[in-house]
Amino acid sequence: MNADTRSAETKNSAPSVAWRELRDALLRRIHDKVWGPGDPIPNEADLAREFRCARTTVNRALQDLADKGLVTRRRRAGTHVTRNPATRAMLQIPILRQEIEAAGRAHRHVVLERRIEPPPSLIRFRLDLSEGAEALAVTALHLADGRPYALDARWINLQTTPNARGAPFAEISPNEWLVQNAAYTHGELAILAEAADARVAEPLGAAPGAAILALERTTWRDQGSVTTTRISFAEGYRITTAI
Amino acid sequence: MNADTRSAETKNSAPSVAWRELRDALLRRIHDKVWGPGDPIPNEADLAREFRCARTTVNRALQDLADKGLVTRRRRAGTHVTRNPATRAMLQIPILRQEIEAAGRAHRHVVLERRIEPPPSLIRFRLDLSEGAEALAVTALHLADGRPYALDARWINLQTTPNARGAPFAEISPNEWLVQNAAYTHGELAILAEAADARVAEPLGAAPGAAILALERTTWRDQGSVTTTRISFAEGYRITTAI
DNA sequence: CAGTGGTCTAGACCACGAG
DNA sequence: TCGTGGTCTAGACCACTGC
Repeated sequence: MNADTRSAETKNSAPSVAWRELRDALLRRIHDKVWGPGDPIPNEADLAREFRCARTTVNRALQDLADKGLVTRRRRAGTHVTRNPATRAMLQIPILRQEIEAAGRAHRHVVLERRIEPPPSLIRFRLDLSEGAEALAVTALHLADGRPYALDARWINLQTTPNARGAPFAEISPNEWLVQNAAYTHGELAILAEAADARVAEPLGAAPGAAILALERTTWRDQGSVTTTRISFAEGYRITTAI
Repeated sequence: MNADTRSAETKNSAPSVAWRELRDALLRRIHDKVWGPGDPIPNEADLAREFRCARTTVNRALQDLADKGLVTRRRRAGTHVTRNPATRAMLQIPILRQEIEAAGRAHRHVVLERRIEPPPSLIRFRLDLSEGAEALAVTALHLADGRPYALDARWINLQTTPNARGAPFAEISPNEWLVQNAAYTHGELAILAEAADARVAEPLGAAPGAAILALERTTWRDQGSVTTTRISFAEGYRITTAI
């Protein structure tokens, strides 16, 4: 991108990075319906000529728009403005201790239960365990400034993570211990609302039947399952993010 | 990246793209604790020499790991393995019609309420409206195969989106109309659990007090607010994603 | 101040897939 | 089949920031 174009873009408080300026310029054309929904966008070579920059720079700008779902790119077919772009939000789910401390509150956790036994069939299925295999069940309550914050009810696969057997969960929460000692390669995450039953309501200090936000997460290291957990948050908890 | 390295990487079913192969190779070293939590990673130039590829390729691989939160990069300080990586999940929230139809179900929506009036102070604050300014309130129920799916209770800023006044919401849902006619530049998203009150429970066919998953979203076009909405889903709804 | 990552370029080859 | 985006390279300049 040449100097003239750059300064012109910079006037509009655009970041002084060519590919971002270009992305914002293209974005403006989409917003202003210069290129309407479903319309094709000029190819990279043409845009590079128009904006007097390298094709690589155009590629980077368009890739960014494609990552955000605003344009759709296919070889040979070219780039088109997406008709009904979905909202995309990046959720960041830190370990509970860091989330609490980042809010300026004191974190503490208490292990409510810890036993080794064959898990119920639902958990056995989730962890892909053979019948009769034992797993480690740990339930921990996390507190912020002494008040219940979240309940972590978890099963750990002892075949893939045998070290969990002797892990000092009284000192380091299962949530944090696993992040540090059992990195995963992939997994699944679900967000849901549940009516608090006694096992959840009591430790969280909520009324039975209260609406509780919960996260279910199952993680895998290559072919073997690591852990499956359900984190139930205290009433009023919200997950928020910028979009 | 030279041919020898590439074929060696490809054996492990790695994608046949140099920067992905490199990323996976680096990731393997992190998982295997060759570079432990907090440790520094060699600089880009050194890695480029070791893997016999251009520094640009190394940069791309490391950028990807940084985007995923697995490494932290700072000029001069270099690249380090993140100590407690947060889980990052990309949520994709399509318009309700597409979400329902993608599940192979028939979509229909019904407008339950539509009026223009000064909004309550909470909404007025969210939309940054002056006192006494009017806004458009629309409530629509979305159905999948005839069964309640989600309730969209929304306020639209008529100053920034005057066209909404005459929009044919009976034919195209407010959810979809806004995506097509009022693109936003930024906004906020919240995920929460709510106990269903009568206004939500009745149309959704849920028992009063049932635990309901809800999304709150407020969007802006440059400096002006566009709309704020709360989408309450039928009981049992889950947001799921791969991590 | 000096080393690191961030960015940009010009050119090249190639995989994909729409026509 | 052949235009398009995807990727890679070698080299360069620069912004940032820890030392």
